[in-house]
Amino acid sequence: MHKIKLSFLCNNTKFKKMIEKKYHKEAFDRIDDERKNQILEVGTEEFASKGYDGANINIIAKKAGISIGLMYKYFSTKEDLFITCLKYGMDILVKALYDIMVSEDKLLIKAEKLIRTICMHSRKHTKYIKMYNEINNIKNSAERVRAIAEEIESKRSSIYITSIEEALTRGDVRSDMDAKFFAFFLDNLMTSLQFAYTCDYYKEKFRIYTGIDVNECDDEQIITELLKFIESAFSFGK
Amino acid sequence: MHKIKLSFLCNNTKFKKMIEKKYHKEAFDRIDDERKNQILEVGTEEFASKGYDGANINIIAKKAGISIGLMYKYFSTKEDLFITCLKYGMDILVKALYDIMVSEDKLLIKAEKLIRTICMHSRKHTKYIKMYNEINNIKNSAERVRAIAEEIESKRSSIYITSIEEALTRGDVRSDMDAKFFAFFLDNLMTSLQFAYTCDYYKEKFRIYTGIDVNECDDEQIITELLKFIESAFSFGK
Amino acid sequence: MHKIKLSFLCNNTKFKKMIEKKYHKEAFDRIDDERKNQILEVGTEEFASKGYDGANINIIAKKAGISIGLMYKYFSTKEDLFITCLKYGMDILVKALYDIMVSEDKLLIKAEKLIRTICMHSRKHTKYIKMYNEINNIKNSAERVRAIAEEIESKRSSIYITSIEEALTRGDVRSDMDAKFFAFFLDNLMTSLQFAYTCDYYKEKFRIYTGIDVNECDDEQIITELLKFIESAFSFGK
Amino acid sequence: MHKIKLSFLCNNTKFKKMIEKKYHKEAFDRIDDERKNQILEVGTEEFASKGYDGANINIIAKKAGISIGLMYKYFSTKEDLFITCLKYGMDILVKALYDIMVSEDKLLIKAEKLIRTICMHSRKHTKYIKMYNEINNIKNSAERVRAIAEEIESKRSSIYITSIEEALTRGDVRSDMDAKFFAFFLDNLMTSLQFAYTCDYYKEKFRIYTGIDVNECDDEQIITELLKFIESAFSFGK
DNA sequence: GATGAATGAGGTTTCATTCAT
DNA sequence: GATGAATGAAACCTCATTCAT
Repeated sequence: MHKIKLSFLCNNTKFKKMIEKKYHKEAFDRIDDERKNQILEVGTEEFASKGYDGANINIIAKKAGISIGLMYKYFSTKEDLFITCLKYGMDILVKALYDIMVSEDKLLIKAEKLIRTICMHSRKHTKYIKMYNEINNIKNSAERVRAIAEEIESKRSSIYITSIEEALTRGDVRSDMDAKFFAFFLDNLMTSLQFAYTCDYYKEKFRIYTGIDVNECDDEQIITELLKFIESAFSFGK
Repeated sequence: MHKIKLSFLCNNTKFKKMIEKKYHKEAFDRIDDERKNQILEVGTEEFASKGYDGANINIIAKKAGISIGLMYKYFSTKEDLFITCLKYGMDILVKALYDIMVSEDKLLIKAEKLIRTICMHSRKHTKYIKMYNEINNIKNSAERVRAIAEEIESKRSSIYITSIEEALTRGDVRSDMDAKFFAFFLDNLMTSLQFAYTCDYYKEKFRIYTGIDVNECDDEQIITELLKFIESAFSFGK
Repeated sequence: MHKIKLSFLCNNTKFKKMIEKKYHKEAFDRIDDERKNQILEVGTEEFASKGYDGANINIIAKKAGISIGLMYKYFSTKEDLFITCLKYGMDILVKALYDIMVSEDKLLIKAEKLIRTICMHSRKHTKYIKMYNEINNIKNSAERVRAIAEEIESKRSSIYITSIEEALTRGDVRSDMDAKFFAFFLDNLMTSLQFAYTCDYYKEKFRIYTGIDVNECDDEQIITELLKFIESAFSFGK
Repeated sequence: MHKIKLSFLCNNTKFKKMIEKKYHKEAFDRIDDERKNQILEVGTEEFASKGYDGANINIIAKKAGISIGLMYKYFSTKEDLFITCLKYGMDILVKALYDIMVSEDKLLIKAEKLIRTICMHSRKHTKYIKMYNEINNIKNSAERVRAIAEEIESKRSSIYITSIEEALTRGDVRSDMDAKFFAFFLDNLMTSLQFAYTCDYYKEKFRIYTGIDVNECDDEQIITELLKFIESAFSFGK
């Protein structure tokens, strides 16, 4: 049943149209996927490595092989390009998460898969996570920030919350759990781990706490310890 | 015993000199505390509200009532001012945390006090947290980032780790716990909560997950749920 | 007799070909009047509201319902489009003036009709006047400016000069009058009035001098006073 | 008595403070007159020759011998520099007009002096007049346009209106004259003449009407004819 | 110690014009 | 005839930092 709920979330095009605003112009819809991805990949790379303010649109355009004028035919502002790159990167992870959480596994099995996926994805797609960490640099109206957060976070939160609610129904987790809050805390841990894998400062912070350099370690210990933490939190007194 | 360990950490001046680099010039040491605080408060305010790149040193100097020339007598670069402000703000919270963790309470009692303190502090000192969230905007050598992280994170991590290690020795928490990792996860939750209380995007994210607007809620539910989560994680199978 | 002179001016096609240069390409001649007018009306609207430099040809093309490529099939440059719009708008007024001045009325009767027409036309066709006020923004060779002025001003000047010369012959006005100069001054007053009716700054200037807001007044006082001024100038010591 | 009225207008500093807004920053007040004038002269030259949009602030700064950064310490925007240049140029003419109109001469004597001064000034200070002709290029709020018009036009209008009112009191001009309207028409003629002397298009227009090239003629005929026109307008039926 | 005038590189964004289809 | 994607030069404005006084 939850499968239906979640698949609705990800596939139903009506729903998509309702909540997804576009942060690019019509012209961007018309170009072929190769160029589209090229622009988003290059953009992500620049934003991730130099930060929102440090990134230079002219350089992004050049590296993407298009003129700056054309870039502005696709995106009205630097911020719009940034948000589009961000959504693009986030969607890739969400798809992976969705596949895990929609399975018939028990929540703790899902949790392990989740952590493994987060680790792998963070190593493979460093730049998407770095970009996510740049998100606070959108200084704009409260309204704008709200809309963007809605778009980026609603899918991931639905996936988490739905899975926990299901586990509650099944009796797989402690019964006094508030699914929403636990989903939030779970996400906090996952997100923090992602940053520990990708962002220089948080990498260093992780080393200071654990003594481990994520660039040179294998992931098993990290997975084990985090799983232990989450497992306890979910199962206490059950 | 742990009291000695931690107090060593916070008071021993030799130790301080060893790890604490200065990010300000000599001249800054010589001025009186009032002006010193004025500069750091104003700087923090600007960095917090406009972000690292958006903040303007000339404006900070003006608001602090000193000339820009003098500002550069105190700090060599914008980054140095930023880091000094950051350390100043972080120290204020660390002191509060220290007082809690150095007590004779059991870990779970400490945890509750900790969360309450985090909540209160986040509401009261929004700008210090916002600044912390700007830390990724320091684009500098790996070496520099390492040194800064060391200064900012080592105190807080020591406080967490020492407390958990103590609890382990006393048998107050589950025995298969790795103190360092658990400290890291604990910090992740605390830090995420701080951001949820202060940074626009994370506020919104919190609302999306929990349905609660931190600007208008009372803290008890949040404290209860987070405590439940942490308590389980610490106590599982004990 | 003067009717012949003026009608020659307006209708003789040989004459037209002699002095009227085209500022559009052949292709523009071949399209139907509806599209032709649509382009010129939209262009005028844009130039009038945003100024010469502020107007955007791409937007004009879009609003006129044609592609930018086609626009450049019709006009070689932005300047050519501007001039063509300008001539189009000026012709509309000239036709009205011609009908008045070609009549058998005495000069002072004509003058009153003239002023009334100017007022009505300015209110109705604001954008044509605004465009005329943009004419200085054509920065081009002296030769080009000369040619354009010739096209725009020669008709109106002929109408004025011919009428005054006729009145001189008839003895309807003071005999020491130099028809050309008086025509020039008359035009200055008419043109200034047109600007006072249409251009923001000149509207304001009119208000500062007279205390009257042209947007909210009726025209009779203005007509009366200007007529008084012109009448005296024409009739002194006759 | 009118002398008092007008001198009040020009010299009273309280009055000045009331109506004169500043369009430059404090820093501009502090620099010495030589640099101040250098900037305004160079700025005027650029705006006059290339138009408001065509003028390039970086070039103005370079030609004035200061850095672009410093330019922006003096003026917040291009528009502010433009307006300051404009006021500077207009003040020069107003001073000359003031000296004429404040004299004890009869209005017609003043009129002649006025025209002569306009001619001389237009030849000598072409760029100030050209700038004035660029004034419509200020595309800004209605409020802003209103304030600027007030500053630029109020002095000149007061001078004209006061003089005409005086002449009315003395019985030097026709009694059915509305001083304000006549001042407006008088200014229209003067302004049109200024443009005919300075702006390419209006020079050409003058040539088309009168056959005279202002670059190569002596002024007497122009002065005579215009004086005749104005004299009649003032004196009719007196 | 204290000032603040001065610098100038650099980035976002616009828009007239071209040309392949 | 008609399209509209593509170009890229150029301009306004900001701000970290220096240095003469």
